Amino acid sequence: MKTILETDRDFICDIQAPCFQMLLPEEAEVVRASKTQVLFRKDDNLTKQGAFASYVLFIIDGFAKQYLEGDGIKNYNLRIIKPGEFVGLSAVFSENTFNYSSVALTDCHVFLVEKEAIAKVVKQNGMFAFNIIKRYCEQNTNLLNTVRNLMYKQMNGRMADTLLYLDSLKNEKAEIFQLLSRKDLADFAGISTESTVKLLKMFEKDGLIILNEKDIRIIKQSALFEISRRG
Amino acid sequence: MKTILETDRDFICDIQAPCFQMLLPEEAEVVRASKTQVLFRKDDNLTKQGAFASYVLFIIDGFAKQYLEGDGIKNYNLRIIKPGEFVGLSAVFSENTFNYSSVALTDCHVFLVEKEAIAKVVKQNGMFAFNIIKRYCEQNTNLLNTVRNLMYKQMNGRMADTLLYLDSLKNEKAEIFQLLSRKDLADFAGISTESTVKLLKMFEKDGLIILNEKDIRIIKQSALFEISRRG
DNA sequence: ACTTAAATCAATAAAAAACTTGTCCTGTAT
DNA sequence: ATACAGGACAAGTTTTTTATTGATTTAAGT
Repeated sequence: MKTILETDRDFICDIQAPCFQMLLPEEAEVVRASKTQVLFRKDDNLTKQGAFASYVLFIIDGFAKQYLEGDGIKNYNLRIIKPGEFVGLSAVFSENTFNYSSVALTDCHVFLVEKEAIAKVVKQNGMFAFNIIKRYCEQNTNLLNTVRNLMYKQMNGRMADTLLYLDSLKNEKAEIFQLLSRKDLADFAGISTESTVKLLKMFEKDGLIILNEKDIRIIKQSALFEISRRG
Repeated sequence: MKTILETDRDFICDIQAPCFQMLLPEEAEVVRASKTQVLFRKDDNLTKQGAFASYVLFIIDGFAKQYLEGDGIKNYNLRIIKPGEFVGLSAVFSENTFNYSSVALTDCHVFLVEKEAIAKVVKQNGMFAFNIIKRYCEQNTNLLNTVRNLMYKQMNGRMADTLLYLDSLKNEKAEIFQLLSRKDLADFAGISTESTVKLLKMFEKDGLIILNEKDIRIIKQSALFEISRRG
């Protein structure tokens, strides 16, 4: 019986996600018919760079990080994936494989929706399409900023960016820094772990931030903005 | 240029795998056209229980473990996946989702082949089909044995089984035990980690095995067989 | 050539996981 | 009711992973 109850809750769950509110009943049915729900545990891969992508992931609950895999050790962290966000949207309309990896930072309840279903609903429902496009657009902007950072900024600026970005997530997840190692921060900023440690100490000494175990509290946001701006 | 060379090597690689030797050139082309190669790093998930399965994985190189996810902490390890083996075959003909998880114990070079391609070639090539069926058959046998073990054996018998199974893999991977924790052994035998530790010590005291760090050497195979038989 | 940014290397230190061991509790089968 | 298999808990130990720090290259920019 427990199973039935849970299935019931799933049902309610996908109806509740704001993103799917705008679907007509029959459209919601298309999505529902070709979706499955999976519990990814902490450290499970949600997507693997290069693997076939026949579906899109929609995060109900939990946090993950999205990253690029390089040659061997050098990963680059792209973003934190939050509840209500999609992973693998790029696979729906063009790519046949995931072009990045992602891994659960906490247990994640996730909907997997087959990409044909998403494509179909997008074609039928302009508002839903608009919403999807908006997400693509935001991701584009973020990627452009990322490229800009990598091209034009150096250590200090990049780390300032990283800290400001992660700090902005505290609204949704106050303990966000607890989920990340120094190597994670390094991979966000695109610098070495050792440099990350040194930089953080420096920022602390200059009174810009306070380090408390893994947590980082930002004291002088304006100064970090300035460092970020200067590059 | 490096990329081109590697692609070249991939090309040779899939031709070389014995399993694909029996394909006619045009059949091999079908497979090749809908395959991609991925490097799964140690601890990456190859498959995630419950996720959509649009492809089959073929292990070129490396070792992985396949397991069932339960409620929370209690996983059950089904088998070690070796080079030359498929993962997710069950998805080709019936299931639409993976019904187990698997994770890389070492870095794994893996081919992903879209399941339509496998299905198509199976229909065309009897010998290939025969080979696939044989694999299903072996998996069935193993699963039946697993059920038998769980139903009818207790701790000692299960652990003896586990040790004999893993020891048999030493031909292909002498350091197999180095890749596994006590919890892994426990999850193979379906008992608690603590009981595993105690049992291993007991077996050692009785001169059945020798524990050396993580490695386990079997001294009295016949005795273990007897324990396994008695249950 | 000289300066500077930042990676790499090496050596600890600290924190987290994994492993061990003993004791106790629980449920099933006698 | 009793015995026993085996899990659960607690406490201690060991091993592995992360974090930190300083010293030493590397490499690009001026």
